[in-house]
Amino acid sequence: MNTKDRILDAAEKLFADKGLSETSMRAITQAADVNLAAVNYHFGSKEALVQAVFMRRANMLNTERLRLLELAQTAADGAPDLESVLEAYIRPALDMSRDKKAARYIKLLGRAYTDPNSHPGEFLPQQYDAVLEKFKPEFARLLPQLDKLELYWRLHFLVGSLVYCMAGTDSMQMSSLCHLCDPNDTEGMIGRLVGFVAAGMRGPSNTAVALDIQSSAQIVAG
Amino acid sequence: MNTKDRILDAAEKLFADKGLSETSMRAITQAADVNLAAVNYHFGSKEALVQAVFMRRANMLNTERLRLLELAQTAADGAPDLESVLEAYIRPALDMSRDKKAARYIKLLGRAYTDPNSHPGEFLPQQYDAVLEKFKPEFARLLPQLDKLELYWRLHFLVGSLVYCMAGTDSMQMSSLCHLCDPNDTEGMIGRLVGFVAAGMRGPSNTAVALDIQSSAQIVAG
DNA sequence: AAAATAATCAAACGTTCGTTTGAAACATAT
DNA sequence: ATATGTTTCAAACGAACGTTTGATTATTTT
Repeated sequence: MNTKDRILDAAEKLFADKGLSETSMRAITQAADVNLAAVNYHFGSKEALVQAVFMRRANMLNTERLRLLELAQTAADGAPDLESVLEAYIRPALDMSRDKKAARYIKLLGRAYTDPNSHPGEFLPQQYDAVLEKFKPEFARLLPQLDKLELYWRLHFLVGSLVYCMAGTDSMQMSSLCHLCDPNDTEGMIGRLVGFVAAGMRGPSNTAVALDIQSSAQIVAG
Repeated sequence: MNTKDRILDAAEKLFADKGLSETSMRAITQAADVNLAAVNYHFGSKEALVQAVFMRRANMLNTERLRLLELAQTAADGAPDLESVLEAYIRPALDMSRDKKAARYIKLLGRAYTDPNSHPGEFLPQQYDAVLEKFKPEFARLLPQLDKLELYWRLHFLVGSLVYCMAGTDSMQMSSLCHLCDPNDTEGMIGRLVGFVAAGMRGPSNTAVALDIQSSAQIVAG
């Protein structure tokens, strides 16, 4: 295996496990069993290496999502049901967790959504938005009762729970909930997440908030 | 305002904006307008400061959650509906976003769920689990058709979408979805999230996955 | 007022960081 | 085989990091 790929693998693993800033060039090159200067020689800088780590697998996830979407569309004569569309979006991300190496990218990507330091340029968001754009028409067709605003909020919530699952074991094992839930049961996780989100998206629009309380903000701020 | 609080405020803001490792002692003390040595004098170390930042507001959020839960319980003669219980869990976190200073803690906490480096000891998880334990009986009562495993998975999904909203503006503005959604519309966000999650939790149990496809894992790994 | 405790300060400590250097080793092409 | 380009290597660079020091200034106690 060549130097470039060994560096990418080591960096991907360390970035996912420890974080970007917490991973030093020395740790990377030592794990990859290459010389310290190799990163700067092959990639230019640490920041460029971060980009390269993301770029390497960025296409995989999104092309697989689009493949599954098309597959669902043709299988249902252009009108797939909500569960199939959701699965096309969700499955590739969680399926990649099975492959040991790809799993690290998923973890890293899940983290990148909430970590402001993980954003490697502006290319990735554009790419992921482009995919979501292809899914929007299907959601609009399947959920005509939702106005755009309501739909977009629910897509945020979908992304939220998915990202949480992608970031994975760490965050979930932090909670006692995990004593029962097995984060390695990918198929179960996909099925349950698809079911949950499908029900959430089909739910009634704009339900009024029930609790009549003094604003928590003031209490909490005081 | 005394030195200790000025440091806590500055650290909280910088931690939330830039991250833990990316925030230096010099940046903190400069923002707080105190001497560099003040952090070590008052807190002992940077790590101890991180803990102090979390500890300062950890109680607020959870006591407010329990207050709203009890409020919902008494208002409904011990049998609040699902929306009220969910609101009791969700509202305090998002309400705190209104207070400028507390908002930074929420952002920080949202990040801590996915960032392995943000975990400040083992105290916080215990505390947050303790709160969730008080909510579990209500969920079990309101959703008797769900077995424990299914319920816990759905609680994970709830936490996922909530944490995503808490981590806030950064992650959501990364997406084009945000052109319509206003992350500052706290009340709208609470209402929509409660509605979404309520529908998701009430959904049918263990829906089978629909797409009959070749495993994405292999394709993606290849 | 004197003594004692607490807090602030400028300066420096030793480490680790990302990056650069120039020579050595390797590969390829003529 | 010689020349050319590519990759690896040990060593060092300056900068930034968290922390410590010891003197100086405030505050409290007696």
